Amino acid sequence: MNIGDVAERAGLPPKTIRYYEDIGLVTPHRGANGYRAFTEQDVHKLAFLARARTLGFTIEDCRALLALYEDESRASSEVKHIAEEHLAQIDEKLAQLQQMRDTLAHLVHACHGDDRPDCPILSDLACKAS
Amino acid sequence: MNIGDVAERAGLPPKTIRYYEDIGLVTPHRGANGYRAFTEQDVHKLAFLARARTLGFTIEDCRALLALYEDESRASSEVKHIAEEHLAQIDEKLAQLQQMRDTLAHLVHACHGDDRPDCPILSDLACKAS
DNA sequence: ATAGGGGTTCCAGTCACTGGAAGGTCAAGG
DNA sequence: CCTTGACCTTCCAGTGACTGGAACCCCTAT
Repeated sequence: MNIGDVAERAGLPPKTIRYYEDIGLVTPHRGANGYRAFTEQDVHKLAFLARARTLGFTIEDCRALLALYEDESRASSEVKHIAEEHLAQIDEKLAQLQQMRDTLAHLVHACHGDDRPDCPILSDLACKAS
Repeated sequence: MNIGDVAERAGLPPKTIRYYEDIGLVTPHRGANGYRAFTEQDVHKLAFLARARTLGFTIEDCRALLALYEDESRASSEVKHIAEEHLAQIDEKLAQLQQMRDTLAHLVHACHGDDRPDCPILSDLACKAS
């Protein structure tokens, strides 16, 4: 299968698939014309990657998960460990983002947003800054 | 004032301050020895930037906010507009992250995480992928 | 023969820094 | 006066995960 069809089926742009080959996540064979020739297994792997990426795993996480996926004798605890670490990072990021959101929402709410120059948002940025 | 002291007072690493000069956010004068010589105003601007960045504004947002901050005849609506757009982006990101978190938490919960190889996390990655 | 829609490589850019090397400057201590 | 160490300078390269574009090749249909 050519890269375009694979891209459609795996839900990844061709550029990204080439990039994944560059960094060794997939290793499709080549046809006589130099085109990449993907197997069903390759497509499956790429779709696996696409799914893992939408869940926010880093490329290196993906590499590890893929290795575990292909290791029939893996321990599920290894997978769980990676996922838990990732979950903890997401939670941390969520908390930070929520904090930012609250502060910003408060400021936006306080700003009347008209033609006059006085603005609580700028005041906050300047005052908290000093 | 030298860059080290400014860094401390503004809460930004020296490297970052040099970078901000590179991209034209601040333009400190230079002493006879070639060192950057920061004024109180520079420090204030840098602290303003630091605060805006912790609120997640992009550098380009910061540039615009700084320009508005220095424009005595600005309309607060302009500031509010930038902040509202940013808030909307944060909300979108929060929703995505929350969605990711829920899915991942569910999977982590479902995985027994022992020595056996069967793992709902990998199953999900593979199945949703097919 | 040609036109189009694939495919290929390689280089550069994104964002906001950050690390490191190589070298100049300054203040304090011996 | 010399040295030491902390500070400053510039410049180059790397981060993560792609993405855009140029220049070129290949395949199919008309």
